[in-house]
Amino acid sequence: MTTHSGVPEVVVDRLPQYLRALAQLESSGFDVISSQQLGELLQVTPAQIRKDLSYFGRFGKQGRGYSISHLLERLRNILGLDQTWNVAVVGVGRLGRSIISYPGFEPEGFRVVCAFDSDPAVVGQVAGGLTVYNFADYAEIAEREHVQIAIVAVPANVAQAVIDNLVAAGVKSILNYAPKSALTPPDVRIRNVDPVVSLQSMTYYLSAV
Amino acid sequence: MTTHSGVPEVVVDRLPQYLRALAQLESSGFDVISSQQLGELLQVTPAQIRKDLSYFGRFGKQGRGYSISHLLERLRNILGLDQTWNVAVVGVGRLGRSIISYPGFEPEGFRVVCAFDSDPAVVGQVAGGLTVYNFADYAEIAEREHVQIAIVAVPANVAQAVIDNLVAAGVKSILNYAPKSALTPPDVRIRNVDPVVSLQSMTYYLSAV
DNA sequence: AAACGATTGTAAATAGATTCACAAACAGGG
DNA sequence: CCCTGTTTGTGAATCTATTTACAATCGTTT
Ligand SMILES: NC(=O)c1ccc[n+]([C@@H]2O[C@H](COP(=O)([O-])OP(=O)(O)OC[C@H]3O[C@@H](n4cnc5c(N)ncnc54)[C@H](O)[C@@H]3O)[C@@H](O)[C@H]2O)c1
Ligand SMILES: NC(=O)c1ccc[n+]([C@@H]2O[C@H](COP(=O)([O-])OP(=O)(O)OC[C@H]3O[C@@H](n4cnc5c(N)ncnc54)[C@H](O)[C@@H]3O)[C@@H](O)[C@H]2O)c1
Repeated sequence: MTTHSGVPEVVVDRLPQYLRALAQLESSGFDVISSQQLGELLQVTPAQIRKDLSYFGRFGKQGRGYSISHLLERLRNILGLDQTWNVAVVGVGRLGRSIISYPGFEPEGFRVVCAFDSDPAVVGQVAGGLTVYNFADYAEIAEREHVQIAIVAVPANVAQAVIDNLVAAGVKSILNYAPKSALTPPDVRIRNVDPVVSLQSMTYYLSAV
Repeated sequence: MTTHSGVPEVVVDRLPQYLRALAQLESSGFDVISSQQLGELLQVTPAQIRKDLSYFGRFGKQGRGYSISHLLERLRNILGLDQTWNVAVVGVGRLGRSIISYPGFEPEGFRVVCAFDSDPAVVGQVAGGLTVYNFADYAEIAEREHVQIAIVAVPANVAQAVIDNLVAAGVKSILNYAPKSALTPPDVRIRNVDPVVSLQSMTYYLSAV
């Protein structure tokens, strides 16, 4: 699928991998890397790395490789990571709370700015420094807080309804933790985080030996 | 990639999606479904569903569709989900604890049977009903407990070392939560659960409008 | 018992992704 | 300043996945 501007989606999905490996290399003191070396590190062919990058420009130097800091800068720019993204968490149960206090988002430019629940016993509580709002007020508050991304952590049986509300309120990117593959319009991008699904495809290879 | 027996990996990765949708349909009281209807539900073409299933056999009836309960049974069998899998959790910090007490694994046949850490302050503690063992004793205890799958929830900087140890101890399937793409031999399957990577590819589409 | 509408399973065609392979470009050394 | 050893960027070739298209089959209706 080439959902946008001619760059295949598989390519975009690999860029964060490159980014992470390069950031690691930079903090280990390396300056330059070849597609060959990066490929070994990530178990990807060098040609694939070069072709992926070629969709966006010419970032390397023949005979040398890529300047790590320069490539990092360009990848961050391409992925839109040279800005901070405001995130709303919907569903402040056990998982929602741990997402709100997960320290891995902020350093990557994702800031959880507000949290929502529908349970009157939870609304008004403070979780991880955030006051929990009523999900009924989502549209208004999300606009005020400039929310661009929603993380869904509600029970599976209400996930579709919650996502429908998010879509109606104009959200274009959703990270869904509920074990439910939800329907969204084509202009809304949804990613599922689901450890059970990952396990279920690995068991195929474990059992079919 | 057709890593095993001629069935493409993309196909195997879609089966758990089918499984989940069918289980949902069954519990809603449906008996039969056509590839057309299932495709609408999952946003997949009917032909893809039929072709995917055809790698494993002929499960449908012309003119009718698929018996949901029969197809569920076959999919569970194909994926190796008609047995219980024993899982070890490595790294009993905040995330490790929440994995141990996550109620979503058991009903799907994944049983967390033991937990490991390297911190002497954590080893010996009880978490979610499990005594935390020293990771140094992994090989011995994992064999005794018949562990088949390991879940890694340690800091990124030790993830590769931990995974090397797991591989040395004979694990063939790893679910990795550490934000690090780790290297494993070709016979060891690893899946990463990484919300940041998911977010980072969605921002491409948000910013590049 | 024949005719009908629905739906599968799959071979062939199309579309898409990856890899190959090499000319062009660069750094370093003689 | 030219030669050597690298490594990029990319068209063309290959490989893989998806979609098309339809004969075969099934239950139902007439
Ligand atoms: N993917 C993962 O890694 C993972 C891990 C754990 C849990 N989960 C899933 O995440 C979801 C939440 O799990 P949990 O353990 O936090 O459950 P939980 O019951 O502790 O929390 C769910 C929260 O959602 C709220 N909620 C319910 N309906 C709502 C609505 N319509 N609008 C807003 N909020 C609503 C509830 O009030 C509750 O606070 C479940 O679907 C669970 O299966 C996924
Ligand atoms: N993918 C996700 O959704 C997600 C969410 C949260 C955290 N994480 C990641 O999961 C990991 C753990 O996060 P956390 O918040 O639980 O951290 P934590 O520090 O609370 O826990 C890490 C645990 O690992 C243990 N450990 C360290 N070295 C070890 C070793 N060599 N062998 C065995 N155990 C060892 C530590 O003693 C500690 O108990 C981190 O890498 C974090 O980035 C991922």
